Amino acid sequence: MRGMAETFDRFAVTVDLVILTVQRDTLNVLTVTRANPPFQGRIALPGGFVEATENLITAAVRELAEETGLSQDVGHLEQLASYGDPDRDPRGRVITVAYLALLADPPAPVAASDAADAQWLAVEPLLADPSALAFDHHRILTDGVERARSKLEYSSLAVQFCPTEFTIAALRRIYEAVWGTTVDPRNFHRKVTGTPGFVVATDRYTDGDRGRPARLYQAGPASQLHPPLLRR
Amino acid sequence: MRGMAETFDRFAVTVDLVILTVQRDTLNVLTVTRANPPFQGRIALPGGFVEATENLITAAVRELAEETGLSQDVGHLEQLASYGDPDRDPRGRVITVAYLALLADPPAPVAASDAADAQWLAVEPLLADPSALAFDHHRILTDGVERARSKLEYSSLAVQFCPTEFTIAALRRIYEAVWGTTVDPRNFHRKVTGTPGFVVATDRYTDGDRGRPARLYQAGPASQLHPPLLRR
DNA sequence: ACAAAAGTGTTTTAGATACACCCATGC
DNA sequence: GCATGGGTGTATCTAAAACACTTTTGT
Repeated sequence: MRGMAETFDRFAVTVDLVILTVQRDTLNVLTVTRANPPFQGRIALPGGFVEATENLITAAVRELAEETGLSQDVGHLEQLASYGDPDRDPRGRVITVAYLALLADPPAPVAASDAADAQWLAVEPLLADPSALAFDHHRILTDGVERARSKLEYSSLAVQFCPTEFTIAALRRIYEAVWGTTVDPRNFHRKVTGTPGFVVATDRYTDGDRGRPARLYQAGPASQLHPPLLRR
Repeated sequence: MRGMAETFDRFAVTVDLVILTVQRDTLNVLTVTRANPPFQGRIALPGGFVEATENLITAAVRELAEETGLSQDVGHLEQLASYGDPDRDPRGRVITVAYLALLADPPAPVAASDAADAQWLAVEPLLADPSALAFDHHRILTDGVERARSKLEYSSLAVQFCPTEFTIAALRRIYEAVWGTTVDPRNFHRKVTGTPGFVVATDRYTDGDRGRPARLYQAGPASQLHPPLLRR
């Protein structure tokens, strides 16, 4: 580093990902089983080292692609927080920048270079067991889930969990799965369709499997919700 | 780093601080004039390198103390976000973890080791001029101010800008200074005193300088506001 | 016909807004 | 007295909550 005496320490920097999806009305997170020490054989959040000339967000996009085969354009990706306790990694001083990703149609996960195996796991049991994940990943997961839960209240982020076309009931099941609550279907329907730009109606309907066919909607241009949709 | 091949790059890591206060009904931020290159003579946010065995939050507390002489217990300190563009520092690759601090009674700032001068500046002109601050500090300041503005809505954080005892009108002027709006004094008074745990009344009053003396309050135990106090 | 899910209408209630008005001080 | 800011009462409006009810399909 020219023009600068070595009066500072240097750190390894990683990105870790909290990748959430909703499958069968359950909030799931992508985990990997660690192939190498430390924590060999334990499950952890996917992640990896940031390269020398790489943006933080670029590193997150790259890791997301390596783990899922998906590009940045699919779903949502935002920075969550950074974690840098001196003893958080037994190999030495590692700072990690955590990112939160929300995906609609999760592909079968691909085992990446440093992961023996990758799998979707239900969030709830992982939150209930602080030692289920390696490193400080339980705390990172906790923060990521709380961020997702609170963002559903005042943004239209929930549509990121849905495919291109979806029903209002499917969107409601997203809220119920992420929040772990029930939401009144009638009031939810009016709230969502009555908020300008949240969803836009198509002229298509579901093939009724049971009951009356539901109209299909797409994500609208609005990103903030006014007024918010608060959990109980 | 034992047991680990050098397959990763290392980065300098800094903490930068967005230290906000309200003086004379204006939102102010603490800035330093840089004593050394790069950006020598330009103003910037205070900050410094994280040490080898130091927590991120510990580094932020240390820098806050160096710049203001204040301890962590005074006011509020929270992580804001991390910034790591490869070219954000001309000296080389530096990742910074930004923290947001809110202070009540700002001391005269102390010039720290790497700062020729430290001073409180009004936030508004700095936000309006993207090149006013060195590095990517304009973006960090923008993010910090927006975080503070939005947190006033759903938390009781505004009391962190007030001394131990304060009037409801003083608290209202905090909201007006941070948001840059006006708030109806009558409705604000009832909203604040009617939210359990937001503020607790004392039996003391201001010496009337003009008008009727105002009751003095202290910060209450509540941290979240239900329902929120939304800006217009 | 019946069950099931979609979608609408209506009543009730909570909270925000607007503003008239009274209170307690300095001058 | 008057000006100034603190504080209360009240009417109105907006939106959320609760839930009865109608619509449209499969079986």
